[in-house]
Amino acid sequence: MEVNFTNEGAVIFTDDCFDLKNTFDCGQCFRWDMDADGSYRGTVRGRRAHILSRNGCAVIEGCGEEEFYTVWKDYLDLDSDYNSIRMEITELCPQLACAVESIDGIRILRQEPWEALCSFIISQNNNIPRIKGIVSRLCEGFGDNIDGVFSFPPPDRIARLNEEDLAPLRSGFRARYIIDAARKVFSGEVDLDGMREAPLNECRKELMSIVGVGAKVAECTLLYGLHRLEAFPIDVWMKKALSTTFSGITVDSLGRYAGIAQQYIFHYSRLLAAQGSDKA
DNA sequence: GCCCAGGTATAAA
DNA sequence: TTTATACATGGG
Repeated sequence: MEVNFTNEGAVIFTDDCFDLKNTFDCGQCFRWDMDADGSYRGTVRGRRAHILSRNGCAVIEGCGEEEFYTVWKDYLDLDSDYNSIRMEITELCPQLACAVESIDGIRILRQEPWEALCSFIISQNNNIPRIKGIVSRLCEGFGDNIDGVFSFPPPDRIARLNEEDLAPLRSGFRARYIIDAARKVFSGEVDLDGMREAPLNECRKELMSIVGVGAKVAECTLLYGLHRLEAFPIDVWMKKALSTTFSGITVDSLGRYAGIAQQYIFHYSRLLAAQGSDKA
């Protein structure tokens, strides 16, 4: 990974495994939007950013060294070598080669745990445009406004609210789930920070004590919010894709990068489904 | 209008 | 333990 800082203040780094669309539009995050020119604007940790792709490099506009090293290097997980990870997944499970090759440049972002938990509660039985709308209204309604940039509202702030207060979000039946999650996180009953190290099964159990958090939301929280890349070895929802497309693969065979493998499997199964419907 | 959204709680088999 | 339904909303 090479990083350069131009005199415009923009940061440029090269990495042959960072595709903006595949990373920001794969359904792992909900506060990034594509511009007409293919660049992405997003809000991370109360900070706006504009990232574009140029000559095989990613450019973070107006980002200086300090900001890069304190925020973006971590958030974009730039210390991880995703090409090695792809290779390891393929070696562990050669049947997945086609899935791994079906999409490139996905990085698993290091989102904040509470934001991930809350976002994936909202995501259930919902579509991405609408999820983004609800998250956006949540931030604008209850986050801090710092020079026009809205932070993601912390759990203690949501914990004090009731369902009626969240009505403007138009989040439907999920409002009570959001409030229950906020109260359990605020009280410490659910210890998100502790989940960086705790055994996965304990984390799962704790997360699923929240009303409206099932297996899927728990795994998404662990993978995207706590960067537990070994999460998602679940039979629960991957079972379908695995049995229809990859018969014989056991979840254990996916190894310590099960969560990332799951991304490839998901993308590939959607790709096959789309091709199937084209023919029909 | 109608179907669906990378789900979950709840009530029956 | 598995299988069916409702759930609030709004995008396509």
